[in-house]
Amino acid sequence: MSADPTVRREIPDATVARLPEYLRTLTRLAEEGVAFVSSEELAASVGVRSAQLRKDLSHLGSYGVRGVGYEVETLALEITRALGLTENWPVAIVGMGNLGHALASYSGFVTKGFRIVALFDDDPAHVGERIGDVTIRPSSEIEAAAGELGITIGVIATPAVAAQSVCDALVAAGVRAILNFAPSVLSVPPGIDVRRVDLSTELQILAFHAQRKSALPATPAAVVPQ
Amino acid sequence: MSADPTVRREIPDATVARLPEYLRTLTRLAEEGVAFVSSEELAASVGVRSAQLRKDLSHLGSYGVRGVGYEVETLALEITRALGLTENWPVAIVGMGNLGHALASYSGFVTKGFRIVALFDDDPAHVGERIGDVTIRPSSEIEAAAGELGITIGVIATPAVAAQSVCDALVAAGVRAILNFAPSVLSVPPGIDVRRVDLSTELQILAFHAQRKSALPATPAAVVPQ
DNA sequence: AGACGTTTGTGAAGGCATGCACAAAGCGAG
DNA sequence: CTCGCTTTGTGCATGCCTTCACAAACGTCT
Repeated sequence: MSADPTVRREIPDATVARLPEYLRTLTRLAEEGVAFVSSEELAASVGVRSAQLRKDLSHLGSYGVRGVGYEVETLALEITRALGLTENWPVAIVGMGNLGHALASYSGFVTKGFRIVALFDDDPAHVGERIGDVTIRPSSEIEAAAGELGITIGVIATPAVAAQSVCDALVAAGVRAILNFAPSVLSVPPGIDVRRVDLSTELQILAFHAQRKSALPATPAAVVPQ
Repeated sequence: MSADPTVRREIPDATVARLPEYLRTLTRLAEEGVAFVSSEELAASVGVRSAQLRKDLSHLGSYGVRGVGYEVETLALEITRALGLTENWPVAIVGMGNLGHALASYSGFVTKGFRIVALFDDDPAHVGERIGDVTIRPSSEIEAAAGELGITIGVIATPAVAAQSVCDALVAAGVRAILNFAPSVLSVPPGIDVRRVDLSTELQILAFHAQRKSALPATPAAVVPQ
């Protein structure tokens, strides 16, 4: 439709949230040697409706072939491009407790598109330790080091009380996007993007549904088909 | 409105996802000795609009006092009840790599309402190890042990390839709700609730927004107010 | 070349969530 | 008791997301 393929129309947030899922599945298919995939097949693998998948992909452009499907490699490349994963984003992790260590060495975390270039912690027991080829530094160096390394994405894995000051330091260093694992709401200046992942929140949502089901054992109609 | 206060009307998913946030903030306020809070104040602390907060809370019943606000303790108790956290849900974690260890010892994970009663891993190097007062067992014992302990919530922190078989074992043991940290889509029988938390997905969503911003540096109108 | 079956891309409809605006309800002052 | 101020609870409108349904496009087979 659009004459300029680099034109980036507004991609809905809901779609953006699903693109990584599509990308992961496409990558797996590529490794398995699959060359083409239909929206029906891909949607089934990911667990969404095929109509939704097609609408999502239509926001990126027209990369499918009617009557055939999508070329796996091409589509994966286009999603990679749409998500901005052609660049290699430098990431910093602050807070090297159990979770921070897990994140730093989590293989899935270091996917294509990211590389961990700095680790910070205030505990003297951790400072100086090396994980991979990165040495843990004290938090006081965040502003200088993160700025120097050009870090745009920061991960906060500290206790809740430290989260806000760490956040402020990251922002001061020029970080524009923050992934927050601490159970606290961060206040940031406009233009800074924060996503929060909270483990106990997820558990509590599950508990709600579990309780809901066990509280209604005498409603056979409540059993969802499919 | 309703004569029976135990009647549980349909609570929208979007509301359920925010309730843990409200509960956390209320708990903090209670510790600080705050007795009453208005929807405006509470909403500001959590980062939502006050109208949304009031609408969310209205699904639980009418626990506010007009002209005054909400009693912190009462509201916290009601949200606790709505989420089903008055019971103490037994939780099992499967996969004791870096992430599993972090989860098992993560203080925020063992919030009120949950207790970790079983840990599983197939790596002989981990089996037998004790974390807190729970000993790591081999995955082959999932079905027997989880059934015996009455576990309803399972956490999967294994590599992607093992996730589906672990999931099957958990379901066979009677687990009804699963929190999946593995980067794979689980297929489960109807009635089983699965939530997926994916670290690289979150990073990729952040990357999209970061790239979007740096790609449009010449649009001052794009800066969002507030 | 033409007809047929398949699959995409998308307009339109329906459903859900958010935000607005106000009436109802409580408290305190006088 | 009454008046006025404050804050809740909620009908209504708006916008976003999902789902449906179908025309357009492509490959293939005769």
